[in-house]
Amino acid sequence: MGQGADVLSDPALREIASKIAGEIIISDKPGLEMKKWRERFGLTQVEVAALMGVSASVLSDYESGRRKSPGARFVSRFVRSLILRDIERGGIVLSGLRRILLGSESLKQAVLDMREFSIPITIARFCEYISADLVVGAAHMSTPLLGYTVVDSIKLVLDVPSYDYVKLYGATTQRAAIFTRVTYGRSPMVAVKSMQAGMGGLRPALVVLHGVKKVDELGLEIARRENIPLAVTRIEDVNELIDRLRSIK
Amino acid sequence: MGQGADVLSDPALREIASKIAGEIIISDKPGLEMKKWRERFGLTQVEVAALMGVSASVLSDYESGRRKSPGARFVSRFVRSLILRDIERGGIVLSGLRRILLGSESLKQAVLDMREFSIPITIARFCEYISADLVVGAAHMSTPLLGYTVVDSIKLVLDVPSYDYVKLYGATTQRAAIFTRVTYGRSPMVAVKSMQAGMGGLRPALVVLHGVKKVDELGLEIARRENIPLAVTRIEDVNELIDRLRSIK
DNA sequence: GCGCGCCTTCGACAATAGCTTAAAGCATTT
DNA sequence: AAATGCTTTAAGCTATTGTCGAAGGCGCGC
Repeated sequence: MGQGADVLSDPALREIASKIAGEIIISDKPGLEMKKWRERFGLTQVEVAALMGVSASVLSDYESGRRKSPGARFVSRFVRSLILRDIERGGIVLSGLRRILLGSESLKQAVLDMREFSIPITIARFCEYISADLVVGAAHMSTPLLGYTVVDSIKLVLDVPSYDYVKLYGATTQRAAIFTRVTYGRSPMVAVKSMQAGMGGLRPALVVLHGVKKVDELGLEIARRENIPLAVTRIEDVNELIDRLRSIK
Repeated sequence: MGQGADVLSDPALREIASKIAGEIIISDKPGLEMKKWRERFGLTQVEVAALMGVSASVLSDYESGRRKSPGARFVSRFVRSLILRDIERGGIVLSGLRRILLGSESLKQAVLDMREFSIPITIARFCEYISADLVVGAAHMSTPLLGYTVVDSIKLVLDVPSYDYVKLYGATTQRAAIFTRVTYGRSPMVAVKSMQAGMGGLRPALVVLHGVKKVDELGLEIARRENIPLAVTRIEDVNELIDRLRSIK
């Protein structure tokens, strides 16, 4: 049980564990479901049994249907052992289960820079660094930022598969999302809002537009209504923008 | 068990059931977790016990900790009874649990029409009905559509909260998403793609733009790369467009 | 104060899970 | 053919669940 508490302290892992356990429990044949998950993790009965501290025939009893209703304690130990073993082996299967955490090549191309700050910086200070004017959300000048992500907005909408979008937020959404090569400024706001749909309302603390002189009125209105601070940088060269960002300590 | 099969045949309910069951199983105190969920559904032990066909003291034994490791069969029955009872009472709690399925007022305003077809209709036929030209995805002319959703794109991006976006798909994504009052045609494509990020890649089978003469090139490119059929309707009046849609049998 | 409903406790028993070891089956490798 | 590894089957035993009904506690309304 001490083992279990350690493994499931990570919310993401706990979510996966809950999912697996739930599927096993509501299944008409819990044993078969256990087998499915065991095989999905690429583990043998012997291996899982060793991790659980029981003999392999225990698992066989369930998987073959001899035992029909595993108890909560057993299932919990079973799931934890799957997860623990996968973690020990590099977490390959778990990675697949939470595919959204893996970065595709196109994402790497679209993300020009990304960083977490060791010390939070206010939106006001951040905007100074990159010569940006806050056009929406003046009340947020003192909001702290914990990092930023610079994306090539054209590559983002054309090349990056949608399942990679969530990775733009890295370890925290308390960051600035900087869209470069923007034409009007509407699409970034639409994208940010639409991305919220399946992400529990997650969105960046600040959106910065680069390459646009006058923001499209609809884009502005979206920012106002969604209460998302929106800034426009006066820097024209993307590389200079990135240099400025990297100078932030 | 026959009862269980009926209740969980709905994928959405099954998802909720799995979630609840999983939480109970991986909890260090399954009985307390059961109590939490029972109370969350606003049910008494007596009521749940009656639904499960056992005496109330059985539930008390678990919730009080006298019994520590409920079996899969028991937990499954427990969860099903919660769901069944809530459904009988109008599904209020379940609705809260899957809030994304409830429509907010602004969504109602933004959705001009929405329907499922009793008989699938091909994209080609569908476009004929609404005088639409397929500009991307000619190979999809025979793809079947099971329904459509007509949205006011301006209201969608301005008024509708992002958590309501998923409801645009109703019972199936194998539908046409029709955006009215479109200016360039880029935002709808950006929105559709961005919405996929947290929704497991779900997207409509066809996107129809209304109100635009020439689709923005980036919008076209998104459609091509995402392999989303894109059509533009020649009808100018929104009401006529809706009348046409409603004439589809 | 009484009745009612919900919850808890308790004793008791049947059924089954949890678990072991040994043997057998099966596929693959040496 | 023998060895190896994984899986299944079987017998058997202990521990625990699943379940009951009776009794008691508590809060609320009449």
